[in-house]
Amino acid sequence: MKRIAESSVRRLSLYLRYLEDFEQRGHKTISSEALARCGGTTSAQVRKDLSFFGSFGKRGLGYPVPALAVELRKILGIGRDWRIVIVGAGKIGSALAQYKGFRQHGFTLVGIFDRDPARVGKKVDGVTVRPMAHFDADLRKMKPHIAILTVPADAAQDIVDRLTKNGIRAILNFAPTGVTSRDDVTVRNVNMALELEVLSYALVHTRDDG
Amino acid sequence: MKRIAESSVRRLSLYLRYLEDFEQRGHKTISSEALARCGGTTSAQVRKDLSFFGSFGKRGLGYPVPALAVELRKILGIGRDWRIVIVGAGKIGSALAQYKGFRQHGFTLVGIFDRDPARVGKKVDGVTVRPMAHFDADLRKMKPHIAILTVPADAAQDIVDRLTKNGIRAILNFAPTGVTSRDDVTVRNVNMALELEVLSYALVHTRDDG
DNA sequence: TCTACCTTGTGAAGGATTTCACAAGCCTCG
DNA sequence: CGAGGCTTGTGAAATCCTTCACAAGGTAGA
Repeated sequence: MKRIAESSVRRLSLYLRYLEDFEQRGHKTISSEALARCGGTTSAQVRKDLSFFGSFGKRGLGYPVPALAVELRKILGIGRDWRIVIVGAGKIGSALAQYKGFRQHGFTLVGIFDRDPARVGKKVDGVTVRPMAHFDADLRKMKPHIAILTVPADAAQDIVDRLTKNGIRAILNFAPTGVTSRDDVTVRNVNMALELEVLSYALVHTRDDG
Repeated sequence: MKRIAESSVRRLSLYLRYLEDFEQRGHKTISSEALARCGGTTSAQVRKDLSFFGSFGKRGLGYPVPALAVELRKILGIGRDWRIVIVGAGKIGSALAQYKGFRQHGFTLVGIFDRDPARVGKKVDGVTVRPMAHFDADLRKMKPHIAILTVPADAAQDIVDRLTKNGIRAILNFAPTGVTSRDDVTVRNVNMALELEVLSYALVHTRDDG
Protein backbone atom coordinates (compact mmCIF):
# COMPACT_ATOMS: atom_id res chain seq x y z
CA MET A 1 0.00 0.00 0.00
CA LYS A 2 1.06 3.56 -0.71
CA ARG A 3 2.68 5.38 2.17
CA ILE A 4 0.23 7.67 3.95
CA ALA A 5 1.29 11.04 5.31
CA GLU A 6 1.49 11.23 9.07
CA SER A 7 -0.58 14.41 9.01
CA SER A 8 -3.27 12.38 7.29
CA VAL A 9 -3.24 9.71 9.99
CA ARG A 10 -3.51 12.37 12.69
CA ARG A 11 -6.58 13.76 10.96
CA LEU A 12 -8.17 10.32 10.70
CA SER A 13 -7.82 10.04 14.45
CA LEU A 14 -9.53 13.40 14.84
CA TYR A 15 -12.32 12.45 12.46
CA LEU A 16 -12.96 9.35 14.53
CA ARG A 17 -13.32 11.47 17.65
CA TYR A 18 -15.97 13.61 15.96
CA LEU A 19 -17.72 10.61 14.45
CA GLU A 20 -18.10 9.16 17.94
CA ASP A 21 -19.74 12.42 18.97
CA PHE A 22 -22.08 12.38 16.00
CA GLU A 23 -22.89 8.73 16.60
CA GLN A 24 -23.91 9.42 20.18
CA ARG A 25 -26.13 12.23 19.04
CA GLY A 26 -27.87 9.80 16.70
CA HIS A 27 -26.71 11.22 13.36
CA LYS A 28 -26.89 8.61 10.63
CA THR A 29 -24.76 10.30 7.98
CA ILE A 30 -22.26 13.12 7.78
CA SER A 31 -20.81 15.03 4.86
CA SER A 32 -17.13 15.67 4.30
CA GLU A 33 -18.00 19.33 4.69
CA ALA A 34 -19.33 18.84 8.22
CA LEU A 35 -16.40 16.67 9.28
CA ALA A 36 -14.01 19.23 7.88
CA ARG A 37 -15.54 22.02 9.92
CA CYS A 38 -15.08 20.01 13.13
CA GLY A 39 -11.47 19.21 12.42
CA GLY A 40 -10.49 22.61 11.11
CA THR A 41 -9.71 21.44 7.60
CA THR A 42 -11.38 21.34 4.18
CA SER A 43 -13.88 18.92 2.71
CA ALA A 44 -11.50 18.01 -0.09
CA GLN A 45 -8.90 17.11 2.50
CA VAL A 46 -11.33 14.87 4.35
CA ARG A 47 -12.33 13.06 1.17
CA LYS A 48 -8.71 12.65 0.10
CA ASP A 49 -7.72 11.31 3.54
CA LEU A 50 -10.49 8.74 3.43
CA SER A 51 -9.98 7.85 -0.22
CA PHE A 52 -6.52 6.46 0.55
CA PHE A 53 -8.27 3.59 2.27
CA GLY A 54 -11.41 3.09 0.23
CA SER A 55 -14.76 4.54 -0.79
CA PHE A 56 -16.86 4.79 2.32
CA GLY A 57 -19.35 7.46 1.28
CA LYS A 58 -22.38 7.66 -0.94
CA ARG A 59 -22.50 10.44 -3.49
CA GLY A 60 -25.23 12.89 -2.79
CA LEU A 61 -25.65 11.66 0.76
CA GLY A 62 -22.37 11.66 2.68
CA TYR A 63 -20.72 9.06 4.91
CA PRO A 64 -22.62 6.63 7.14
CA VAL A 65 -21.54 7.61 10.65
CA PRO A 66 -21.34 4.24 12.44
CA ALA A 67 -19.86 2.38 9.49
CA LEU A 68 -17.20 5.01 8.92
CA ALA A 69 -16.28 4.91 12.60
CA VAL A 70 -15.83 1.15 12.33
CA GLU A 71 -13.64 1.60 9.26
CA LEU A 72 -11.49 4.25 10.91
CA ARG A 73 -10.98 2.05 13.97
CA LYS A 74 -9.90 -0.75 11.69
CA ILE A 75 -7.52 1.52 9.79
CA LEU A 76 -6.01 2.92 12.98
CA GLY A 77 -5.77 -0.49 14.58
CA ILE A 78 -7.96 0.46 17.51
CA GLY A 79 -9.51 -2.38 19.44
CA ARG A 80 -6.58 -4.74 19.06
CA ASP A 81 -5.87 -4.85 22.78
CA TRP A 82 -2.51 -3.17 22.59
CA ARG A 83 -0.46 -3.66 25.75
CA ILE A 84 1.25 -0.59 27.15
CA VAL A 85 4.01 -0.07 29.70
CA ILE A 86 4.88 3.22 31.33
CA VAL A 87 8.51 3.86 32.23
CA GLY A 88 8.87 6.51 34.95
CA ALA A 89 6.34 6.64 37.79
CA GLY A 90 6.83 10.30 38.67
CA LYS A 91 4.13 12.97 38.57
CA ILE A 92 3.53 12.79 34.84
CA GLY A 93 3.86 9.03 34.60
CA SER A 94 1.36 8.48 37.41
CA ALA A 95 -1.04 11.01 35.97
CA LEU A 96 -0.93 9.34 32.56
CA ALA A 97 -1.39 5.90 34.13
CA GLN A 98 -4.71 7.05 35.50
CA TYR A 99 -5.87 8.36 32.16
CA LYS A 100 -9.33 6.96 31.57
CA GLY A 101 -9.00 7.06 27.80
CA PHE A 102 -6.68 4.02 27.75
CA ARG A 103 -9.37 1.42 28.27
CA GLN A 104 -11.89 3.39 26.21
CA HIS A 105 -9.61 3.24 23.20
CA GLY A 106 -8.61 -0.37 23.66
CA PHE A 107 -5.20 0.09 25.28
CA THR A 108 -4.31 -1.91 28.40
CA LEU A 109 -1.69 -0.77 30.89
CA VAL A 110 0.30 -3.86 31.82
CA GLY A 111 3.29 -2.44 33.68
CA ILE A 112 4.89 0.60 35.29
CA PHE A 113 8.59 0.92 36.07
CA ASP A 114 10.73 3.33 38.06
CA ARG A 115 14.37 3.46 39.07
CA ASP A 116 13.58 5.13 42.41
CA PRO A 117 13.24 2.44 45.14
CA ALA A 118 10.87 4.76 47.03
CA ARG A 119 8.32 4.42 44.25
CA VAL A 120 8.71 0.70 43.63
CA GLY A 121 5.89 -1.41 45.06
CA LYS A 122 3.34 1.40 45.09
CA LYS A 123 0.16 0.87 43.13
CA VAL A 124 -0.87 3.25 40.38
CA ASP A 125 -4.31 2.63 38.93
CA GLY A 126 -4.15 -0.98 40.05
CA VAL A 127 -0.70 -1.65 38.58
CA THR A 128 2.29 -2.13 40.88
CA VAL A 129 5.41 -0.08 40.15
CA ARG A 130 8.32 -2.41 39.38
CA PRO A 131 12.07 -1.78 39.69
CA MET A 132 14.35 -1.27 36.72
CA ALA A 133 16.37 -4.32 37.78
CA HIS A 134 13.58 -6.49 36.42
CA PHE A 135 13.00 -4.32 33.38
CA ASP A 136 14.32 -6.50 30.57
CA ALA A 137 12.96 -9.75 32.01
CA ASP A 138 9.57 -8.15 32.67
CA LEU A 139 9.38 -6.81 29.14
CA ARG A 140 10.00 -10.25 27.74
CA LYS A 141 7.20 -11.60 29.88
CA MET A 142 4.69 -8.77 29.37
CA LYS A 143 5.36 -8.43 25.64
CA PRO A 144 4.05 -4.87 25.49
CA HIS A 145 3.42 -3.28 22.10
CA ILE A 146 3.82 0.32 23.14
CA ALA A 147 5.96 2.07 25.76
CA ILE A 148 5.31 5.49 27.23
CA LEU A 149 8.43 7.26 28.52
CA THR A 150 8.12 9.72 31.36
CA VAL A 151 11.69 9.68 32.60
CA PRO A 152 14.28 12.47 32.96
CA ALA A 153 16.09 13.51 29.82
CA ASP A 154 19.35 11.82 30.80
CA ALA A 155 17.71 8.40 31.10
CA ALA A 156 15.58 8.50 27.96
CA GLN A 157 17.98 7.24 25.30
CA ASP A 158 19.16 4.30 27.37
CA ILE A 159 15.58 3.21 28.05
CA VAL A 160 14.74 3.49 24.37
CA ASP A 161 17.65 1.21 23.52
CA ARG A 162 16.57 -1.37 26.09
CA LEU A 163 12.96 -1.21 24.92
CA THR A 164 14.03 -1.70 21.35
CA LYS A 165 16.27 -4.62 22.25
CA ASN A 166 13.27 -6.28 23.85
CA GLY A 167 11.05 -5.99 20.84
CA ILE A 168 9.04 -2.81 21.43
CA ARG A 169 8.28 -1.12 18.13
CA ALA A 170 6.30 1.95 19.25
CA ILE A 171 7.35 4.55 21.79
CA LEU A 172 5.62 7.67 23.07
CA ASN A 173 8.35 9.84 24.53
CA PHE A 174 7.43 12.52 27.06
CA ALA A 175 11.04 13.04 28.16
CA PRO A 176 12.23 16.58 27.40
CA THR A 177 14.71 15.40 24.80
CA GLY A 178 14.66 13.86 21.37
CA VAL A 179 15.62 10.22 21.13
CA THR A 180 16.75 8.21 18.13
CA SER A 181 16.20 4.60 17.28
CA ARG A 182 16.10 2.01 14.55
CA ASP A 183 14.07 2.63 11.42
CA ASP A 184 11.50 -0.01 12.26
CA VAL A 185 10.67 1.63 15.58
CA THR A 186 8.10 4.45 15.60
CA VAL A 187 8.84 7.16 18.13
CA ARG A 188 6.52 10.07 18.87
CA ASN A 189 8.00 12.89 20.90
CA VAL A 190 5.72 14.98 23.09
CA ASN A 191 7.62 17.82 24.63
CA MET A 192 6.00 20.59 26.62
CA ALA A 193 9.08 22.81 26.59
CA LEU A 194 9.12 22.60 22.81
CA GLU A 195 5.42 23.38 22.50
CA LEU A 196 5.83 26.39 24.77
CA GLU A 197 8.70 27.60 22.65
CA VAL A 198 6.60 27.29 19.51
CA LEU A 199 3.96 29.41 21.25
CA SER A 200 6.61 31.87 22.36
CA TYR A 201 7.81 32.15 18.78
CA ALA A 202 4.27 32.73 17.60
CA LEU A 203 3.74 35.48 20.17
CA VAL A 204 6.91 37.24 19.12
CA HIS A 205 6.41 36.90 15.37
CA THR A 206 2.68 37.35 14.95
CA ARG A 207 1.51 40.70 13.73
CA ASP A 208 -1.73 41.28 15.60
CA ASP A 209 -2.01 44.94 14.73
CA GLY A 210 -2.48 44.45 11.02
CA MET B 1 9.64 38.76 7.12
CA LYS B 2 8.82 35.61 5.20
CA ARG B 3 6.55 33.13 6.92
CA ILE B 4 8.53 30.31 8.50
CA ALA B 5 7.23 26.76 8.51
CA GLU B 6 6.12 25.48 11.87
CA SER B 7 8.19 22.36 11.37
CA SER B 8 11.17 24.64 11.06
CA VAL B 9 10.39 26.40 14.34
CA ARG B 10 10.05 23.05 16.09
CA ARG B 11 13.48 22.06 14.86
CA LEU B 12 15.00 25.33 16.04
CA SER B 13 13.71 24.53 19.49
CA LEU B 14 15.35 21.11 19.31
CA TYR B 15 18.62 22.56 18.08
CA LEU B 16 18.63 24.88 21.06
CA ARG B 17 18.24 21.92 23.41
CA TYR B 18 21.28 20.25 21.88
CA LEU B 19 23.29 23.45 21.81
CA GLU B 20 22.73 23.80 25.55
CA ASP B 21 24.13 20.31 25.97
CA PHE B 22 27.15 21.08 23.83
CA GLU B 23 27.72 24.35 25.66
CA GLN B 24 27.80 22.60 29.02
CA ARG B 25 30.31 20.12 27.69
CA GLY B 26 32.50 23.02 26.68
CA HIS B 27 32.27 22.70 22.91
CA LYS B 28 33.07 25.98 21.17
CA THR B 29 31.73 25.25 17.70
CA ILE B 30 29.41 22.74 16.06
CA SER B 31 28.80 21.83 12.44
CA SER B 32 25.39 21.59 10.82
CA GLU B 33 26.22 17.94 10.29
CA ALA B 34 26.61 17.30 14.04
CA LEU B 35 23.46 19.22 14.90
CA ALA B 36 21.57 17.30 12.27
CA ARG B 37 22.58 13.97 13.71
CA CYS B 38 21.29 15.00 17.15
CA GLY B 39 17.98 16.18 15.83
CA GLY B 40 17.42 13.35 13.40
CA THR B 41 17.53 15.53 10.30
CA THR B 42 20.01 16.51 7.58
CA SER B 43 22.74 19.11 7.56
CA ALA B 44 21.12 20.92 4.65
CA GLN B 45 17.92 21.18 6.66
CA VAL B 46 19.77 22.66 9.62
CA ARG B 47 21.49 25.24 7.48
CA LYS B 48 18.26 26.15 5.70
CA ASP B 49 16.41 26.49 9.00
CA LEU B 50 19.04 28.83 10.37
CA SER B 51 19.46 30.76 7.14
CA PHE B 52 15.89 32.07 7.41
CA PHE B 53 17.08 34.21 10.28
CA GLY B 54 20.62 35.10 9.32
CA SER B 55 24.16 33.83 8.81
CA PHE B 56 25.40 32.58 12.11
CA GLY B 57 28.12 30.19 11.01
CA LYS B 58 31.64 30.45 9.65
CA ARG B 59 32.46 28.52 6.52
CA GLY B 60 34.99 25.79 7.13
CA LEU B 61 34.43 25.99 10.87
CA GLY B 62 30.78 25.61 11.81
CA TYR B 63 28.55 27.54 14.21
CA PRO B 64 29.79 29.12 17.46
CA VAL B 65 27.88 27.22 20.15
CA PRO B 66 27.14 29.93 22.74
CA ALA B 67 26.43 32.66 20.19
CA LEU B 68 24.06 30.44 18.23
CA ALA B 69 22.23 29.51 21.43
CA VAL B 70 21.78 33.20 22.16
CA GLU B 71 20.43 33.80 18.66
CA LEU B 72 18.01 30.89 18.87
CA ARG B 73 16.70 32.12 22.21
CA LYS B 74 16.17 35.53 20.67
CA ILE B 75 14.39 34.04 17.65
CA LEU B 76 12.16 31.83 19.80
CA GLY B 77 11.43 34.65 22.24
CA ILE B 78 12.85 32.76 25.21
CA GLY B 79 13.78 34.81 28.23
CA ARG B 80 10.98 37.32 27.86
CA ASP B 81 9.36 36.35 31.15
CA TRP B 82 6.20 34.97 29.64
CA ARG B 83 3.42 34.58 32.18
CA ILE B 84 1.50 31.30 32.14
CA VAL B 85 -1.78 30.17 33.67
CA ILE B 86 -2.92 26.58 33.95
CA VAL B 87 -6.64 25.86 33.71
CA GLY B 88 -7.55 22.55 35.33
CA ALA B 89 -5.80 21.45 38.52
CA GLY B 90 -6.38 17.72 38.14
CA LYS B 91 -3.67 15.09 37.90
CA ILE B 92 -2.18 16.34 34.65
CA GLY B 93 -2.54 20.03 35.47
CA SER B 94 -0.84 19.61 38.85
CA ALA B 95 1.92 17.51 37.36
CA LEU B 96 2.61 20.11 34.68
CA ALA B 97 2.54 22.90 37.26
CA GLN B 98 5.46 21.29 39.01
CA TYR B 99 7.46 20.98 35.82
CA LYS B 100 10.91 22.36 36.55
CA GLY B 101 11.53 23.40 32.98
CA PHE B 102 9.19 26.41 33.27
CA ARG B 103 11.59 28.60 35.18
CA GLN B 104 14.58 27.25 33.32
CA HIS B 105 13.13 28.36 30.03
CA GLY B 106 11.92 31.70 31.28
CA PHE B 107 8.23 30.93 31.80
CA THR B 108 6.52 31.95 35.04
CA LEU B 109 3.44 30.23 36.38
CA VAL B 110 1.17 32.99 37.67
CA GLY B 111 -2.13 31.20 38.23
CA ILE B 112 -3.97 27.89 38.41
CA PHE B 113 -7.75 27.53 38.10
CA ASP B 114 -10.23 24.73 38.70
CA ARG B 115 -14.01 24.46 38.69
CA ASP B 116 -14.00 21.83 41.46
CA PRO B 117 -14.41 23.56 44.87
CA ALA B 118 -12.53 20.70 46.51
CA ARG B 119 -9.38 21.72 44.68
CA VAL B 120 -9.74 25.48 45.12
CA GLY B 121 -7.42 26.92 47.75
CA LYS B 122 -4.85 24.13 47.57
CA LYS B 123 -1.32 25.08 46.69
CA VAL B 124 0.45 23.60 43.69
CA ASP B 125 4.11 24.47 43.39
CA GLY B 126 3.56 27.60 45.48
CA VAL B 127 0.57 28.82 43.48
CA THR B 128 -2.93 28.71 45.00
CA VAL B 129 -5.70 27.12 42.96
CA ARG B 130 -8.39 29.70 42.24
CA PRO B 131 -12.09 29.17 41.42
CA MET B 132 -13.56 29.68 37.97
CA ALA B 133 -15.88 32.35 39.36
CA HIS B 134 -12.90 34.71 39.45
CA PHE B 135 -11.53 33.52 36.13
CA ASP B 136 -12.17 36.50 33.87
CA ALA B 137 -11.32 39.09 36.50
CA ASP B 138 -8.15 37.23 37.46
CA LEU B 139 -7.05 37.01 33.86
CA ARG B 140 -7.42 40.74 33.44
CA LYS B 141 -5.27 41.25 36.52
CA MET B 142 -2.63 38.59 35.79
CA LYS B 143 -2.35 39.41 32.10
CA PRO B 144 -0.93 36.00 31.19
CA HIS B 145 0.56 35.48 27.75
CA ILE B 146 0.03 31.74 27.53
CA ALA B 147 -2.63 29.40 28.91
CA ILE B 148 -2.26 25.67 29.40
CA LEU B 149 -5.53 23.74 29.29
CA THR B 150 -5.85 20.50 31.24
CA VAL B 151 -9.61 20.33 31.53
CA PRO B 152 -12.13 17.68 30.39
CA ALA B 153 -13.07 17.71 26.73
CA ASP B 154 -16.52 19.17 27.35
CA ALA B 155 -15.13 22.27 29.05
CA ALA B 156 -12.30 23.03 26.65
CA GLN B 157 -14.02 25.12 23.98
CA ASP B 158 -15.76 27.38 26.50
CA ILE B 159 -12.48 28.05 28.31
CA VAL B 160 -10.75 28.83 25.03
CA ASP B 161 -13.44 31.41 24.24
CA ARG B 162 -13.09 33.04 27.64
CA LEU B 163 -9.30 33.08 27.41
CA THR B 164 -9.48 34.67 23.99
CA LYS B 165 -11.95 37.28 25.14
CA ASN B 166 -9.51 38.25 27.87
CA GLY B 167 -6.59 38.77 25.55
CA ILE B 168 -4.71 35.47 25.63
CA ARG B 169 -3.11 34.80 22.25
CA ALA B 170 -1.37 31.46 22.86
CA ILE B 171 -2.92 28.26 24.15
CA LEU B 172 -1.47 24.84 24.82
CA ASN B 173 -4.40 22.45 24.84
CA PHE B 174 -4.05 19.09 26.60
CA ALA B 175 -7.79 18.43 26.56
CA PRO B 176 -8.64 15.36 24.49
CA THR B 177 -10.47 17.37 21.86
CA GLY B 178 -9.66 19.85 19.16
CA VAL B 179 -10.62 23.46 19.81
CA THR B 180 -11.07 26.31 17.39
CA SER B 181 -10.40 29.99 17.83
CA ARG B 182 -9.70 33.25 16.12
CA ASP B 183 -6.94 33.49 13.53
CA ASP B 184 -4.74 35.64 15.72
CA VAL B 185 -4.70 33.04 18.50
CA THR B 186 -2.14 30.26 18.31
CA VAL B 187 -3.38 26.95 19.64
CA ARG B 188 -1.24 23.85 20.01
CA ASN B 189 -3.07 20.61 20.68
CA VAL B 190 -1.35 17.86 22.62
CA ASN B 191 -3.46 14.76 22.74
CA MET B 192 -2.24 11.47 24.13
CA ALA B 193 -5.12 9.44 22.70
CA LEU B 194 -4.26 10.77 19.26
CA GLU B 195 -0.55 10.01 19.65
CA LEU B 196 -1.37 6.47 20.76
CA GLU B 197 -3.57 6.02 17.73
CA VAL B 198 -0.78 7.20 15.45
CA LEU B 199 1.46 4.59 17.07
CA SER B 200 -1.25 1.98 16.72
CA TYR B 201 -1.55 2.84 13.04
CA ALA B 202 2.21 2.52 12.64
CA LEU B 203 2.22 -0.89 14.33
CA VAL B 204 -0.50 -2.15 12.04
CA HIS B 205 0.88 -0.72 8.82
CA THR B 206 4.63 -1.12 9.20
CA ARG B 207 6.18 -4.03 7.38
CA ASP B 208 8.88 -5.25 9.73
CA ASP B 209 9.47 -8.48 7.89
CA GLY B 210 10.72 -6.94 4.68
C1' DT C 1 -39.47 7.84 -14.89
C1' DC C 2 -37.53 12.29 -15.18
C1' DT C 3 -35.53 16.45 -13.23
C1' DA C 4 -33.17 19.07 -9.85
C1' DC C 5 -30.00 18.90 -6.58
C1' DC C 6 -26.38 17.25 -3.66
C1' DT C 7 -21.96 15.07 -2.38
C1' DT C 8 -18.36 11.83 -3.31
C1' DG C 9 -14.00 10.35 -5.44
C1' DT C 10 -10.08 11.78 -7.92
C1' DG C 11 -6.79 13.47 -11.61
C1' DA C 12 -4.42 17.63 -12.11
C1' DA C 13 -2.74 22.03 -10.48
C1' DG C 14 -0.75 24.58 -7.08
C1' DG C 15 1.93 25.39 -2.95
C1' DA C 16 5.08 24.17 0.60
C1' DT C 17 8.99 21.83 2.35
C1' DT C 18 13.05 19.12 1.85
C1' DT C 19 17.05 17.72 -0.50
C1' DC C 20 20.73 18.48 -3.79
C1' DA C 21 24.77 20.38 -5.28
C1' DC C 22 28.12 23.68 -5.56
C1' DA C 23 30.32 28.39 -5.30
C1' DA C 24 32.23 31.09 -1.70
C1' DG C 25 34.71 31.74 2.39
C1' DC C 26 37.52 30.50 6.38
C1' DC C 27 41.24 27.89 8.78
C1' DT C 28 45.61 25.42 9.07
C1' DC C 29 49.92 24.02 7.80
C1' DG C 30 54.02 24.03 5.34
C1' DC D 1 51.64 33.37 1.05
C1' DG D 2 49.38 29.54 -1.38
C1' DA D 3 47.35 24.97 -1.37
C1' DG D 4 44.29 21.76 0.62
C1' DG D 5 40.57 20.62 3.30
C1' DC D 6 36.19 21.82 5.57
C1' DT D 7 31.79 23.81 6.09
C1' DT D 8 28.46 27.40 5.24
C1' DG D 9 24.76 29.65 2.59
C1' DT D 10 21.64 29.21 -1.15
C1' DG D 11 19.41 28.84 -5.82
C1' DA D 12 17.39 25.00 -8.21
C1' DA D 13 15.37 20.43 -8.36
C1' DA D 14 12.75 17.07 -6.33
C1' DT D 15 9.42 15.51 -3.35
C1' DC D 16 5.51 15.77 -0.55
C1' DC D 17 1.02 17.67 0.73
C1' DT D 18 -3.14 20.39 -0.09
C1' DT D 19 -6.53 22.48 -2.83
C1' DC D 20 -9.19 22.78 -7.04
C1' DA D 21 -12.62 21.46 -10.05
C1' DC D 22 -15.60 18.46 -12.14
C1' DA D 23 -17.48 13.91 -13.85
C1' DA D 24 -19.97 10.29 -11.78
C1' DG D 25 -23.32 8.61 -9.04
C1' DG D 26 -26.74 8.89 -5.66
C1' DT D 27 -31.31 10.99 -3.40
C1' DA D 28 -35.84 13.10 -3.36
C1' DG D 29 -39.91 14.69 -5.13
C1' DA D 30 -43.31 15.17 -8.70
